[in-house]
Amino acid sequence: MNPEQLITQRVKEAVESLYGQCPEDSYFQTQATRKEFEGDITAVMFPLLKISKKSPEQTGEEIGKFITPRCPEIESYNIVKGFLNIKLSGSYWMSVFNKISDTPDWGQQESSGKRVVVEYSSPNTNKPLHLGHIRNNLLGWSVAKLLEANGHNVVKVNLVNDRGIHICKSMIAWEKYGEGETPESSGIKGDHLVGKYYVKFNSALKEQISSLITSGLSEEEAEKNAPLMKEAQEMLVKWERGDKGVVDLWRTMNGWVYEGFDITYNRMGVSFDKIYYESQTYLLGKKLVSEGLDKGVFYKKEDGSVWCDLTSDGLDEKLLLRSDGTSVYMTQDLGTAHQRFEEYSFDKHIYVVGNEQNYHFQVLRFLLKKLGFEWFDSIYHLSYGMVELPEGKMKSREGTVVDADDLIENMISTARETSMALGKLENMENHEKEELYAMLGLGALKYFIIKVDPKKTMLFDPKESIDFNGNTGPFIQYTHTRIRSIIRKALEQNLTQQITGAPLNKKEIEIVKLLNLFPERIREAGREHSPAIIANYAYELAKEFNQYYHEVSILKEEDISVKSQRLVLIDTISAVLRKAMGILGISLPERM
RNA sequence: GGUUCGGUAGCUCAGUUGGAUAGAGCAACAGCCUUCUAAGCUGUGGGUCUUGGGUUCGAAUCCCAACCGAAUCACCA
Repeated sequence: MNPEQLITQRVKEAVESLYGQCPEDSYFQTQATRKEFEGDITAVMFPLLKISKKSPEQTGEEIGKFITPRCPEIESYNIVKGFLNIKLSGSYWMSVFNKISDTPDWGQQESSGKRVVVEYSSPNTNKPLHLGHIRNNLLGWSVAKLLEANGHNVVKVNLVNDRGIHICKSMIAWEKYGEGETPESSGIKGDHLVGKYYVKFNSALKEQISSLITSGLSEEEAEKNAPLMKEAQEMLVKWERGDKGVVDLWRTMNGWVYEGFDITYNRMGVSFDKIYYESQTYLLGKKLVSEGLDKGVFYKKEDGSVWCDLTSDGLDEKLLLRSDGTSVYMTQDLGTAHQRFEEYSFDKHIYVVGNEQNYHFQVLRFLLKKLGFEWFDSIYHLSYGMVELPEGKMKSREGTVVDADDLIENMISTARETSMALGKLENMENHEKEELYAMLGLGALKYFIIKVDPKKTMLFDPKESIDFNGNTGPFIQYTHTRIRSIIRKALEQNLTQQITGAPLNKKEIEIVKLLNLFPERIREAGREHSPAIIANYAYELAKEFNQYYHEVSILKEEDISVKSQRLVLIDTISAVLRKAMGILGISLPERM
């Protein structure tokens, strides 16, 4: 039982006994006592006044007087206004500390037996990953880890958008201007090479359009009639027909992209249990649409296109099949959702997708519901906000996109420079140093992105974000390393780690309280699908440790029983930090 | 215009089921390395929680309205 539950229980007994009533749970409110006041847990008296029919102070006094002698865990109480502050005994906190340090993998929840599918990343194969994808990937990965910490059985999947007009654009440009260039021949990473031709296509197209406009066409007509655009469309038709030349080129170029993506995924430390390709799923869903037509939940317009009327649900009409019978994005997503359910019979399916698709997922739920799938409610859109730069939004046309690979390399070099300026790590092998710089650079990036509430639009200032002081990943990494260093030295000196029952000081009790909150934070973060809660918790704990570190000595402590016990405490902190940072996907170096 | 989301210190962000005097970091200023790692710690200054109503003993938090900002409302994905 946690401290708040304990106090709630006691106050409840007191109310029953003193006032002869047992009101519902909402009357009993507790919270952690604010630092300015004496005590650990505060019971709020206001809701109870109706029952006690007395002043807040008097009620608090009566309840405090009643429970203190009957409850060995309570040391003392005091009342400020309507708040009954209860101080729990040192031995109570000692028992809490004991329980935490005795529990292996503190914070990990019991197996729920539930299966959760997390879809994230979902890149297009016509250009490299950028900052927005980084937020997606980091969020997806850490949400998956978070759900695992909550005891769920998690399947991470990636749905790669590997077909469509945008891919054809890169292919056309490569055929026309590429002169057989490959990643090997050019030394350019595969995804960047393909992205280069995508850009090339767009600039060439722009020229064609503007010359058509000067020759008298309207903008709309010019866009439609530009030869390059027509070629791309023809290529898409050929691809759908299975034209060998086109399909071969498509395979080759996508292969380059995947090689490039693999490097980036690896660098970010994310992976998938299964990868789906739209080229294999884009025809799914048609069957569901025709079933929907039979059931009468969808309808056909005169031109043959199929729609669903969602106006009674406050939405618009939604297209499901084009007049030529081909499918659209929504058709496919209906199909893949159905396929995934058949495959995994998930209890929950989380889609990590940007908030520009909020409407899409709202519609998807309604459609699944209308089709009669009871699991429609199990799909959850984890919607995250855009990442903006100081100059404003990222726009590929204006070249203001922050490339994922560049950004990662930048973070790592900054870590390298900072470390060298601090003059640490002199007796470390070169490859060890490089490994460490990567951990720190990535740690800074990951923490910076994950600590922000996913649904908020966030600002990423490349200059200021690469800061390793204060509320940052490297701060927590550093804190953890400090602890490991002390533990290492303790081992060298053959010191024992043991809870000896030496009285905990005020700071130590603070730390125990915080450690005790960890499981609740994990559950809360799981409910909210928000690793940001874990990130902020880890910072709070690291900060507490740093203060503690400056307040007391550990290895130099003379009282052996105090020393042994402090070692247990900091070892426990380091275990919790490790667990928390594991959820965030941030590695912790042993030395730095 | 409809829908969804956001607005908290100069900047970036926390803020638990509504609770006590709203918190961190950055930036600024002043201290602390002969010490278990100074990527750290301590202190100072900085707020009409966008605005106006309402509910309540009590509102940054819940409700309504307005204002500002974002996304979306394609036979694109």
